[in-house]
Amino acid sequence: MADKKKLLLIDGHSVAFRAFYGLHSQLERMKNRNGLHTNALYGFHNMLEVIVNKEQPTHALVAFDAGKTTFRHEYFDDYKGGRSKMPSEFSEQIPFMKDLLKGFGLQSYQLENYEADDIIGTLAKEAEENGFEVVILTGDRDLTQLASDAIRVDITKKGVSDLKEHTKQSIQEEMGIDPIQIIDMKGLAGDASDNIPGVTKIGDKTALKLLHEYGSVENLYENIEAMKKSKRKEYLINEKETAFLSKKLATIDTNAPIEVKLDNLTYSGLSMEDLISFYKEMDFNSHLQKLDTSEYMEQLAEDAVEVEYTFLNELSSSHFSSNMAMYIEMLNENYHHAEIVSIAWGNDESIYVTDPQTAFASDAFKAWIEDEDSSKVLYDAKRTYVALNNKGMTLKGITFDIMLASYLLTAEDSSSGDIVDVARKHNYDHITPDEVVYGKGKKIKVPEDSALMHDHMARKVLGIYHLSDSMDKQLKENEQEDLLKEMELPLAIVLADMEIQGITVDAERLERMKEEFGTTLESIEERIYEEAGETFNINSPKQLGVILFEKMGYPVIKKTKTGYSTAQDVLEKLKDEAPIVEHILQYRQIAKIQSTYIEGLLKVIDPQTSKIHTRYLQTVARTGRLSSVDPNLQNIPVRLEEGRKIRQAFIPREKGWKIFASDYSQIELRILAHISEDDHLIKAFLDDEDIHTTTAMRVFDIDTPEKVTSDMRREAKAVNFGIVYGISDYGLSQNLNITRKEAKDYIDTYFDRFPGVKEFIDTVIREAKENGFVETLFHRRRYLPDINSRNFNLRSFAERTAMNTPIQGSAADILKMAMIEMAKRMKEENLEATMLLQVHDELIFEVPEHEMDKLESLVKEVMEKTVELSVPLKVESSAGDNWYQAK
DNA sequence: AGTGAACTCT
DNA sequence: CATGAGAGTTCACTT
Repeated sequence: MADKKKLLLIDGHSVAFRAFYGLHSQLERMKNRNGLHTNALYGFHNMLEVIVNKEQPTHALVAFDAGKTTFRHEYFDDYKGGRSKMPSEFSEQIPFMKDLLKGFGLQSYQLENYEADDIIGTLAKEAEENGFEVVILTGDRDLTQLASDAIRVDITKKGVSDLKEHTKQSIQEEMGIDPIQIIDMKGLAGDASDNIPGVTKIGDKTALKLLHEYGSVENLYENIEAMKKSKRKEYLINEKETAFLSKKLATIDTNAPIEVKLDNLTYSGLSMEDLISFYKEMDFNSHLQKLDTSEYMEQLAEDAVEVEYTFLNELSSSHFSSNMAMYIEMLNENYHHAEIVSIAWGNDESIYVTDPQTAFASDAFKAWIEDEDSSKVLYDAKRTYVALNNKGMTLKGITFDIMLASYLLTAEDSSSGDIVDVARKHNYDHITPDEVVYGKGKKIKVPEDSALMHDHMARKVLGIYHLSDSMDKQLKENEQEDLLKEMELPLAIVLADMEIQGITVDAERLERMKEEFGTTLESIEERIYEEAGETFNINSPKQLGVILFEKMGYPVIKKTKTGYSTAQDVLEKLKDEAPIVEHILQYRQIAKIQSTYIEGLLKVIDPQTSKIHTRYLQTVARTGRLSSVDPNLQNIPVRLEEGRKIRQAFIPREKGWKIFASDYSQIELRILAHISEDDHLIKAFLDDEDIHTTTAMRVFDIDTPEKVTSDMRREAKAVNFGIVYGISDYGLSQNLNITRKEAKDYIDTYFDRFPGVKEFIDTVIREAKENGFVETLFHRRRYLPDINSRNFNLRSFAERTAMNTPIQGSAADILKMAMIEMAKRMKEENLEATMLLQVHDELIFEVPEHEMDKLESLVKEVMEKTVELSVPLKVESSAGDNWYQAK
C-alpha cells in the first residue's frame, strides 16, 4: 500500500522567534565570522532537523506573515498591539531564513494581508479533505484550534528541539473542549499576547467553565437571559460586541485566497549543496562535520575542482624543485609514535604523491628534505620535522607553516588540528575532512581504495601551497611576519628537538611510590566509609554529595548545575563541623597523584629508553603560551609535599648529570611595569625590591618593609595576582576570605597608589573597544569580539582578557625568544647539556657536572638579555640530582 | 563518545 | 546579572 500522504506546515516566524529566545543565553556566543547573530537560525535549524526526520513528510510548506497589517486590523486597530519591537539581533537573522529553508528543500509562502496562521489553516483543512495527514509546527498556541482527527499541532517548548504534540484527543483531555471551541474561549477570555481583549474579569478558567455549560459564544448569548444575576452576567451583556469581535479575531481563516496548490508542495528532502553553503555562511562547523559522509562526498565530487597529481613509484631529483608544499600523513595524533601512511608534495605546476616506503628508499627525497635551499611550505612544521627525524632525516628549508600562520592571524579556535578547519577559515574549500576519508574514532584507517587517500593528499598539498601566499600577505599587513618567521617557526624546531630528546623518568621509583600511596589510599578510604557509615564511590561528586548533604545533613554551601558542589573551597568551609571532609580532601589529593601522575606517567614512559616525550601544542593557548599534552608536563605537582615527590622521578639521562631549572622572577608584573610605565612599579623593580612587600607598603600605608606582616604580604600578593588577571572585588574577596567592600577598598587603594597601572588598564580596554583586538609586545594579536557586547558578563570577560593578554602573552613571547636564542647559543658553544622542558616562565635542562657553571651563566644572560625592557628581567636558577631538588 | 566536576600547574 | 588569566587529565556518568 502506498504510504499515506503527509503534509508538514511550519509557522516560520513563530518557530524562529521561539528558537531565538530558546537560545537567548547563547546570543552573544553564537555569531558567524561576520558578526551576524545566528542563534535563531541555529535553533530553527535543529527544530527542522528533528521534525523532518521524525515525520518524513511527503508534502511541506513554511508559511510567513506578510506585511504589517492583516485583515484583522480592519476590525480592530490594536490587534497584536502592545508587542514590543523585534530586537535587531533577531531581525538581522530573518533574511537568512530563506537560505536555511533552501538547504532543507522547503518552500515558503506568504500572502498579503494574511497571517501565517491563515495560510496554514487553509492548507490544513484542504489537505484534510483530500485524505492527508497533517502536522503543524508552530511556536504559537493559536493554531491548536485546528487540531482534528487528521491534524496534529506541534508546539515548540522552551527546550530548543523539544515539542509538545496537540491532538484533538489531548485537547479534549486537557481542557475538556473540542479544539474548535478554543476560539470561543478566546472570545470570552481574550489573549494578552495578541492583544485580543475578551470580556472583563473572565480568564481562561471561567471561560472554560462557561463553555462546558453553553458550548459556544453564540449559544451563551442566546441563553443569557436565563443566567443567574451576577456581576459576571453584567459584564457579559455589556461587552457582547467585544466577545464576538474577540472570537472573530481569534478565528483562523481557513478560506484564505491562497494561490498555492497542494500538489505543488511535494517534499523531496534536503538540498545538500544549499545546506552546505548555508552551514559555511553561518560557520555551523559542527553541522558541517556531522553531515552524512557519503552525502558530503557526493557533494564534494559534484562541485570540487579536480586536483591533478601523479602517483610515483620511483622518485628522482626532477620531482623536486625549490618552492614546494609538502604534507606527511599520519593517522595517529601523536606523531612520536604514528606510522606514516602517505607523503605528497608539489606546487601549482605539479603535485606528486607517494607511499612512505618509496620516499624513504629514495636518495633524491632525502637530499631534497635536507637541502636548506629547497624551501618547503608546510602544515605543522613540528609534526613534520619529528616524523622525518624518526626516519633519520633532518628537515631543512622550512619557510612557511600555514597552521602557525593561521594561529597568528586568528588565534580563535584553531585547536582541532585539522587542516580542513584552517583552510575553510581562509575560504579554501577543496580539502575533504580527514574524518570522511579515514573514518573516525576506533575505526580510523587508510581507505580500501588508496586513490581516495592520494587525491586527499594532493588536495592538502595544493591547499597549503595556495594558502601560504595569501596568509603571508595578511601577516605583513598585521606586522606579524617576524612573529612567524623569527619566532614561531624557529621555535617549532627548538620544541621538536626538546620533544625528541624527552626527559628520563625513573619508573622504578614511581612504582615504589605507587605501592606506598596505594596503601595510604586504602586506609583513608576505610576511615571515610566508617565515618559515613557505608561504602560509596568517593570519586563520584554525586554520591559524595548525597552522603554529605543528605545522609549526614551538613549545610549546602554551593550548588553546581548538576547538584551539590563538593569542590575544595566548599569542603574547607565544612572542615570544623565535619571531620570526614578532612579525609575526603586528603583522599582526593592522593587519588589525583596516584591516577594522573603515577599511573598516568608510567603509561607513557618508553620502556626502551625510560624517557617521556611530551608534545607541545603551539597553536592552542589564545595568549600565545604553549600547552603540553601526552602527557602534560606543565602541571607536575609542586605546591604540596606529597605531590612534589613526583618530581624525584624526573632525572638526568646520564649518571652524574644534574637537572637544572631557571625561572623568571615576577615576569608578568615586570611586563606590567614596562607596559604601564608606572613610576612606582618601575622603581620597585629597578631597586630589586620584593614586589609583594612593596605593594603591601603602598596599599596598607606602611613606611618600612620590616613593618609589613606576613599576612599583609600575602594579601598584597593576592592583589598583585588580581591586577594581572583583571580583578573584580568579588573575586578578590573570595580569594582572601574578606568582605566585598574590603576587597573593593584594596583595589581602589592600589589604583590610587599605582596610577600608571590604572591608566594602562583604562587605555588597553579603550583601545580594544576601538580596534576589536589587543596586542602583545611582539604583535601577537587576540581578537575580542565581545568587548562591546551589551551582555555584562561577556563584556567583562573580554575586558579582563584585554588587560591580561598583553601581559601573559608578552611573557610567552619573551620566553619563546629566549628559548630560540638559548638553543642557538648552546649549539654554538657545543654544550652537551640539553633543553628539556618549558613551563611558562621556566626552562628545565639536563647538564653534565662540568658544564654547570657555563650553563648557568649562559641561561642567565640569554633569559635576561634577549629581550630588554625598561625594568630588568631577573632569573633564578637551581640544580639537583632530580627535578625535585632543582627548585 | 561527549560532558561536567574535580584536581594539577604558571 | 555573576563574578580573577591561561592550560590538561582523570573519573563518573550519560548518550
